[in-house]
Amino acid sequence: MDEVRTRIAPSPTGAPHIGTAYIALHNYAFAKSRGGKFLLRIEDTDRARSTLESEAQILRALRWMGLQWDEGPDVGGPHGPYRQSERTELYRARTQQLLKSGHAYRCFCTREQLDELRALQTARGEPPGYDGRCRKLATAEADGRASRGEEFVVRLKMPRAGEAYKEVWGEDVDNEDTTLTPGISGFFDGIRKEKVAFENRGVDDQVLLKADGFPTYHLANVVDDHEMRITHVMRGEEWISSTPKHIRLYQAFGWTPPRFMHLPLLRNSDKSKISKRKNPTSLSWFQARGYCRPATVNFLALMGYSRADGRELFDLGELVAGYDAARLSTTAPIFDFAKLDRFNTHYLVHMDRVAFGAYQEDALHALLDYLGPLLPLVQERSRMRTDLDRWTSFLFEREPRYVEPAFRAVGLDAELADKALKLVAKELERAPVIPAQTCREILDRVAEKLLFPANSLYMLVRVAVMFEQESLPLFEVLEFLGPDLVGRRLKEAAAFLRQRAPAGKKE
RNA sequence: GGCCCCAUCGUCUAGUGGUUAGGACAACAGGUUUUCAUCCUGUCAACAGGAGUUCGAUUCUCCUUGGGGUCACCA
Repeated sequence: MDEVRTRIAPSPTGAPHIGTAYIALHNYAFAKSRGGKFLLRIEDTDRARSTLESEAQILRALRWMGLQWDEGPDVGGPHGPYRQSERTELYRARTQQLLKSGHAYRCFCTREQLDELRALQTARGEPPGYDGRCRKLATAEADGRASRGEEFVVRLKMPRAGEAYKEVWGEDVDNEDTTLTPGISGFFDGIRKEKVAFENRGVDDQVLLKADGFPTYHLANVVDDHEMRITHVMRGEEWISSTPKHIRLYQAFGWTPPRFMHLPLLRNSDKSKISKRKNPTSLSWFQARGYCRPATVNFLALMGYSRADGRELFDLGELVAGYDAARLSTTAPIFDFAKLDRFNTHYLVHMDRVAFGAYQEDALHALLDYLGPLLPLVQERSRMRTDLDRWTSFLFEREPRYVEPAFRAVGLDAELADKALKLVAKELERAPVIPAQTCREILDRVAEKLLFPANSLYMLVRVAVMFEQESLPLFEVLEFLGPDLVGRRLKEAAAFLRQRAPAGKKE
């Protein structure tokens, strides 16, 4: 049998995500348990959001997990480059190939036209989706418009409703039925152990090549997985609904698709897909908070997976040794900090002295690294080394520890404070990023509008975010936390005040 | 809303037609520890609902309900 090859393909658009680590862990364990290769590929085709800094952080975080890739941007390999931004020529050539074979076409629709179309469809209660109007364009006309410099994207021709075509179910498993079914496409999911079928009419013509010449995820991912000889794609179940497009692409190229396995998504405690708005998701945060490697790996390995022998405590090597993809579950697990904390306690208490020393050192480095721009502000108010914790502990508090006196000191009655917090939250929501200076302007504006003394509003927000009157400079901290976390704290504070407001005032 | 995925204690899960439905975390109650933590013992706690298949359904089928994902020139 062919060598098993899996990959993790993070997009370097932010902090290393806990979900990436989770998916990576399974890909690694699966490949290694079968004596195969595990690769790392950087999917940086989003020019606007990808950064080298994020890429470096992600690699560092995955290495911290103990994962080692056989091929990747930093270690090289026979199928490189492993950074998609360095493979653009390849995608362009592949796009030409599809254009020539008639599997793809140029689309000259502007964003405005597409927005209009979507608005119209929504208004009419139709499902939104590209209507394929440029599909009818004659090749000669399209070539002409393109050579005249008109901007265009390239779209994949999906089979139309009822149109008969050769169905592809992905790798044939256990003699799965592969008969032709006109109008239906689908794939075999290795975790659900079932065919997942879609009607063609619900799948529109996906963009493959953007106007900037960069490929979309769909194209790059298919081309690279094929070029890099990936045999098994283990990814989040958020990808299930676009898999028919991917299958269609493999088919258009005449390639055999890899085996797909869609892992259940990690969830917030309200069961929504895990997000930084509701949960810490940055691996850097976990390290800085002091979660040790074995606990993190062990706990993550228990999400959606269990061992046949029922053991819950095991290390990465043991996970790999006995890994069985058939034991992956289909239900999405809620990320439970209480259990993670328990695991951390267990590993910390039981590790030997040398390891404990190394852990402390590692965690301190991670903390200092995580603090970054906040560190000088801590230094300004440092009398002792341990003051570090005093000023930064609020960052690692998962639940706010509000106390009434701190709010009372603000000098505003609860009702007004509640109103102010909500207004600030709303204003902040409009800004995708909030530099310190902008924060100040926003707060000043709100204060003026509500006829509040600016200082009172500052203190109110300060306590809402950092719990205490004595704390780091407000605006820098707001910038550091970002709109998601700040918004969350403001709402939590408002809820706290509402709950504490004198009952029976009116109603 | 269309399409798709999912459904066992509060949480993570075992279970693949016959079990007192098992374990772990949390919670609670004890014990060990001069105290605290660790550690140990115990208690509470679940098959979403309804049909069907079957001698027998947590397990198989269908429906309902609930939850989630996805419908971008982001991945």
